[in-house]
Amino acid sequence: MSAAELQRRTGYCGALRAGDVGRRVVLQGWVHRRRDLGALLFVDLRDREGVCQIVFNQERDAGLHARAAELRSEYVVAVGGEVVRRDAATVNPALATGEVEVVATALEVLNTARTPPFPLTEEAADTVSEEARLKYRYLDLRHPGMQANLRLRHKVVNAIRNAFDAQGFLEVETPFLTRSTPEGARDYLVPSRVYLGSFYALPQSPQLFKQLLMIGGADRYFQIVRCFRDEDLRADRQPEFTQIDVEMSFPDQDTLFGIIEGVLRDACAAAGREIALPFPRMSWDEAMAKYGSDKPDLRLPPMTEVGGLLPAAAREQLKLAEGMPLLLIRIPNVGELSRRERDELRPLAEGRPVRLFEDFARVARNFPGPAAAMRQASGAEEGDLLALVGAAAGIGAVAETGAGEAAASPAEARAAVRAVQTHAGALRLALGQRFAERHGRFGAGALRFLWVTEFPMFEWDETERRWAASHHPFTSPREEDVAGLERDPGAVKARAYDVVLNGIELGSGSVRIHRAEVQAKIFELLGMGPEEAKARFGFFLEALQYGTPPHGGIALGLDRLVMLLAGASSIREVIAFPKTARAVDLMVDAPTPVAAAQLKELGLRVPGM
RNA sequence: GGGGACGUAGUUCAGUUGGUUAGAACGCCGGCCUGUCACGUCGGAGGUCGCGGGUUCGAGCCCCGUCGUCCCCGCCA
Repeated sequence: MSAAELQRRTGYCGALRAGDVGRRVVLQGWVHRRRDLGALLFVDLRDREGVCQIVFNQERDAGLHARAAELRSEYVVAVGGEVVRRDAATVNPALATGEVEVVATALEVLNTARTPPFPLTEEAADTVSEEARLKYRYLDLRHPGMQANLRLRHKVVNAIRNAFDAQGFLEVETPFLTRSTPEGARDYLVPSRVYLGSFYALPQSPQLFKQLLMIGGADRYFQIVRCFRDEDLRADRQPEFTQIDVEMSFPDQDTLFGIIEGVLRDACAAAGREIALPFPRMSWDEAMAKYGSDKPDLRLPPMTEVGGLLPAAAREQLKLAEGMPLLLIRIPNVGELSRRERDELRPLAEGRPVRLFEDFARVARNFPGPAAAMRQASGAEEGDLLALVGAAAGIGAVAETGAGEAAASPAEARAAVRAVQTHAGALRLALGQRFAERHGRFGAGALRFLWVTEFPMFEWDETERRWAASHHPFTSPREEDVAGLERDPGAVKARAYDVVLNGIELGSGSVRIHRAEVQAKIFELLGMGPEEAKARFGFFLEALQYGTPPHGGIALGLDRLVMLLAGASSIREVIAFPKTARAVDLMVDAPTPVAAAQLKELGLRVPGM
């Protein structure tokens, strides 16, 4: 075989099958492993599609065999040879290419390689420190697991684009160098060289642009777009992340939900997962009451409100607050808890304003009648773990009020109830995680989608002493709540919704305000006077006055979606070049200081430089 | 900003009450080996115990500081 022929590969080595027997092939790839039996030498050659065994036989070609003996891990080689069927005894069923092997007749080393700092095997992702993996990300990406994640992400994105296209959505790009709108997360800023002292901001999301596209008549828009938020990170949060950004004019919530469900169905199908439509829906109030969370994980059963089943005397004896939720947590198939396991659960409630009765059997001994009613109300079955959570006495709607004093305000009462629900929900999840192997519901498999609707319009910001938009300030209140905006802002519900998957917030959206006067009113409620609103969002308020159609949309977290479909526990596993929890890129070493001249040109001075 | 876990060979880890020369497996290098596929086998090299300071006759181990990675709370409209 000539050197020229070795330059042109005939296909992927990972794609060879029994049907290729007899073909003369040229393969190019990495030396995955080498098994040197002396006069007989096997090389597993790897490329994107997999590995294939190459045989070098000293008897057939001593010179070739001698050169093959020089090969080392991760050398890049071109191999010419013939695909032959393996003897029945030497077939490797663990390998997709295991029925065949390539008898080499030509070999060229295209590149040598230093010994990798860690093994490039699937297990490396679980065993090697993430620090090493991130520093040598280009090597980490070579192993089959990461290759599969990259491919999965591509297929999902492709399916999403096709699904939106089929529904008449146009993908439109929006600016990265834009304007800081100091509401929400911290911005990443980009200094302007031309206008010293002025800055662009990288978008936290293309929110206003997509609304302006609706005003611009685009009608249906989507974009798979990078967003930037300078906030502290988590396993599911990166400083730059990718949103599936969507907006449509003349929206009807059911229509939008249907479109998004269809897109998600196609995205899951691209990952080989079938999901049932439509997704269940639940109001925010119901989610909080039954799951103690605005992102319920439906893989575990809801909690049951059992306060009405407990007589006042028992409530007092258990040191539980009056008029507050009493929630029964049920975790299926956990079985009997050992004394030690119960002891380990007790600290979970420490530091929370709630009382956790992790030993339901004891409650049942003291209050058999009510306990039986609770079991029944929760639908408990044999082997289910039951735990009771209530507000500790002194907490709640009428807490700490002396005789004759008025009860707490409706807002304070709501906040107290919510606090108990939230803590109970956190305990529910903690118990679920603690016994995950036993109930098995957190294992791979289930994809439980859910719409959560009717979010509160505002949240009280205690530090700023003002109302804050719980979604964003362009979200429309429900029509029937507009009248009550000023009287009790905390009771106003928004036309906002989240789509939740397995307890993770996958996306968030709303029907927007499309009338300037309503928008102005909301800004006012948020403590933003007309001048300030004009200074920050003047361009947008002006745009609203030029015939803005009703519009609404949603933004879905692509990284989180792919993470869940990949069965990964961090979005870093599905991002080619992610950053650490301290927002550092260990591979390129960013961020870095810059030269004084560069700073000067931008009119910046850094303390200590 | 707060809390927690971790940091020892290239990798993953062990390292006893503070005590002689810091170990193992894998990987790496060399020898042998014609059916291996996590090849086998024999031999070998490889260490700033994250970094700085302190206590001590003596520190991988104790104390203080610092850096880094991960997880959680706050934060993330």
